[in-house]
Amino acid sequence: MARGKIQIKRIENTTNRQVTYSKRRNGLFKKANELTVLCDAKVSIIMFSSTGKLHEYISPSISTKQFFDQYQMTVGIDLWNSHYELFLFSFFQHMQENLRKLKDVNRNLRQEIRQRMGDCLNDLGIEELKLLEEEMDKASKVIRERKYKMITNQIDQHRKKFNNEKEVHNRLLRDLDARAEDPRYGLVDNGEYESVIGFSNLGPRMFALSLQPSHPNAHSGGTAASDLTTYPLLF
Amino acid sequence: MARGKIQIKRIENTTNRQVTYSKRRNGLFKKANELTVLCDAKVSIIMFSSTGKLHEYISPSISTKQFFDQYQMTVGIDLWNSHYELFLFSFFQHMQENLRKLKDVNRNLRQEIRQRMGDCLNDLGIEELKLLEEEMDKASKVIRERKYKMITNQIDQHRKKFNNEKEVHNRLLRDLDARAEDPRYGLVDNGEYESVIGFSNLGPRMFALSLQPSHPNAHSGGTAASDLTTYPLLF
DNA sequence: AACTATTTATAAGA
DNA sequence: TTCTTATAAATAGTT
Repeated sequence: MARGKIQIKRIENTTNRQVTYSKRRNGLFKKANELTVLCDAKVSIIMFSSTGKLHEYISPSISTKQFFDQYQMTVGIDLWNSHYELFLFSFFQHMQENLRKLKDVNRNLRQEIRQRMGDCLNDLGIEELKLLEEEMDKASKVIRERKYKMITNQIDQHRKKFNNEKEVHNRLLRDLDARAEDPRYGLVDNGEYESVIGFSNLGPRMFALSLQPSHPNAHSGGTAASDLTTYPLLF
Repeated sequence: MARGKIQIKRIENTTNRQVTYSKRRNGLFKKANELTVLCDAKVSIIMFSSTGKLHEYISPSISTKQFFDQYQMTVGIDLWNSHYELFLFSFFQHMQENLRKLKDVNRNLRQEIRQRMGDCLNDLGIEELKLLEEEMDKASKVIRERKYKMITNQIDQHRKKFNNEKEVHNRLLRDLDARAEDPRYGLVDNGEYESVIGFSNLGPRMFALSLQPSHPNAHSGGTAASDLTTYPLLF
């Protein structure tokens, strides 16, 4: 990487190879140490040169004790007795057994979901099918009720919002009327004012509603006001 | 090493630390791989991030087991040195990670089943409810169809069986008629014979059907013949 | 080992 | 996460 680019392939010259090994090994260990410090990581590097020489690096932060502490925390067994290997072995087996069981359970759960989605019904007898059908119907009912409840709530909210806006609008109108009758302000045609305000208050809002991308049919007829109240029904 | 020099000390910002860990890990592994190729070396790197995540590199030319065998041969019998521990530790973490993930998946699957049974619907938004409802309806339909198909099959089977029995019965009757008319046998009242055979052929079978423990209502009225044909409908 | 022209890695920002 | 890029760091070839 200096004085010329090199191909990443085995260096045939033995001397060169060993020199490079030595240089790059230092580089690697330096990087490993930086990583340890910068990122609070634990790194272990073991390497053998082509001549079989061993070199290793290990983060100062990790120790034998830490490893066994963690193990102890997990299994709650004193590792520092003469049977630690046996314990390790049984612990691993225990873990693997757990993994296997969990996978089994998962498979069964997936199967059940598939059946509840109408797949893989071949395995079911007629009694099981009957039971499943009943459960599905019961659940469907609950889900439908829940949906309708949510929809009703949304309708209520929208209606309240609308009434609120209407009230604000009316108040504004009254204010304007008052001003128009106030001799300190110039004489203005009330009707015109009203129509302009009405448009700017309701028009854009209606437009925004009708533009909601997931409800392209939300604006299919009716007045602006009725659109506002029926809109939630289209969810 | 870029856009400004940094101090080699723990990066306090968690996000930065993790980004740096990821980048430098890649760098380290790349260097390790180059070293492997250039110098015909064997390198093993095991590292844990500050969050305990495991990453490892091992030269393609060697398996983990070979590597540790070689390591063992080189350093002697002491398997419980830091690197072997680190290796075991990493194995642990792998397993624990797997267990954790499986448990997560498990929880999600159970949650989904509960929702499909009409429980725990509070977490769902209205769109999700709609989707679920649609799926449920679709699945219900499939399940119902499957059920009806099974019922129809059973009816067919029973009907075939019944017709078969009837034929056997009739053949027996014919045989008896033939015998009765055969002068080698004594003269017997045909009608009486018929009724006895009819009873012993059909009666016990009907009784057996009515006794099937899982279908206590299967025999609630009707003649024996009509019972036989309508029976599957009561599943 | 030391040197240094170059390549490579990467910190910060997008 | 991925890309970009200015800059720091690593290093190939040489002494």
